[in-house]
Amino acid sequence: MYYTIGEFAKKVNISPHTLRFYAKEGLLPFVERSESGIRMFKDEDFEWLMIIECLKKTGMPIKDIKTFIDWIMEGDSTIDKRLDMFKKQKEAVEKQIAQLQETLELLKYKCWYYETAKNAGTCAVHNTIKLEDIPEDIRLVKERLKKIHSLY
Amino acid sequence: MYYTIGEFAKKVNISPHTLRFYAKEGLLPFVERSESGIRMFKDEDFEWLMIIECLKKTGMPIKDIKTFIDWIMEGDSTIDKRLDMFKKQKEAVEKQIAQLQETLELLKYKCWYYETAKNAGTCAVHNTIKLEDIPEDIRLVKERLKKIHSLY
DNA sequence: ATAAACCTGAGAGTTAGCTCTAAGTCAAGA
DNA sequence: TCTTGACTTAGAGCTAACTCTCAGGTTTAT
Repeated sequence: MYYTIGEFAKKVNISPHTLRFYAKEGLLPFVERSESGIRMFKDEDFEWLMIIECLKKTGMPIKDIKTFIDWIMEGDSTIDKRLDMFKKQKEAVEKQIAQLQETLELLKYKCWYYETAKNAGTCAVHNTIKLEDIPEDIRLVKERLKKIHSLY
Repeated sequence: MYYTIGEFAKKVNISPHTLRFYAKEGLLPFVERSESGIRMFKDEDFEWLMIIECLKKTGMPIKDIKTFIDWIMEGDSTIDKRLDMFKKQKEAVEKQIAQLQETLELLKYKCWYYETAKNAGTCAVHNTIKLEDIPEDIRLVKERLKKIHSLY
C-alpha cells in the first residue's frame, strides 16, 4: 500500500509543501520513489513522522533531527549516540516543563490579582490589601516574586 | 535611582540591543527619558520586565504583549480585558504542559528502547522481545502509540 | 579639553521554519 | 486523446524575534 505525497499529507496532517521541505532538509531519506520520480510513502513511514514530530515538539532544530535520522539509517553502530540523544532530550523537556510550571504559578497569581481588582473596580485595592486576605498559595508566589526582585 | 540602558540590561540579563528593540515595538512606554533623550530605567521597571518575560515564556507574540502593556497604561477601565487575557494564557500554558508530558512519555519509551538495544548490541532485539519483558509503564506508552498509528 | 565609553535612531542582516510560485511532468477518468 | 488535477524541483517570499552596523550625540574621567 503506497501513498502519494498528498494522501500521506492528509494522513499525518502536515501539508505537502512542508513534507517536501522536510525532504529537502534530509528528514525523509527513507521515502521510496516511483520510476518517474514520484514519492511513494508507506504505512510504516507514519512511525518515522511520529518520531520527527516528537523531536520537533521538544524544540529540537531540524538540522539535529536530520543528524538523528541519519544515525538510524546508519544502523546498529549508532545505538549509543541515539540513546545519549534521547537522554539529553528527555532532560531538556523535563526542564521545559519545570519552567512552564513556574510561569503557570505567575499566571495564577495574576489571575487572582485581576479577579480581586475586578471585584474592587480598581487595581488600587492591592495597595491596601492585608496579607491575611491573600490565599495561601497566592501569597507564596507573591513572596517568591519579591525575592527574585530583590536579588538584583 | 536611575539606570542607563546598559546598566539595566545587566540587571535584567537582556542585551541593550534587545531592550531597544522592545522599546521600538512599544513594549516599554513607561521608561522615562533625560532631557537629552537618554532612557532612564527605574527599579520598578524591573517588574514590568518580569511580566514581559513571563508572557514571552508562554509563547505570546510581542504584538499581543504590547496590547496588554497598552491596557495597563490605560488604567482600571481595562481590568476585565487583562483578566481574560491571563485566564486564556493560563489555559494555554496548561495545554503546553500536558503536551510536553505526552512528549516526555514517548522520550522515556525511546530511552528504554535504546537501553535495551544497547545491551543486546542490536535494535533487532525488539522484533523478538516478549510483552512480559517490557516494564509496565513502558508497555502502556507502547500501546498508546500503536493506537494512534491505527487511527489513520 | 579630550579621549574613551556609552548613548541615540534608522535601518540592514540573520536564522528558523515554513509557505508559496512557476514551469514543467505525470496519471487517471470521460 | 484530452482534460484535469496532482506530482516534480528550484527558488523566491514571509514572519518573528532578534542582532548588528552606522553615523552621530552625550557623559565621564583624567
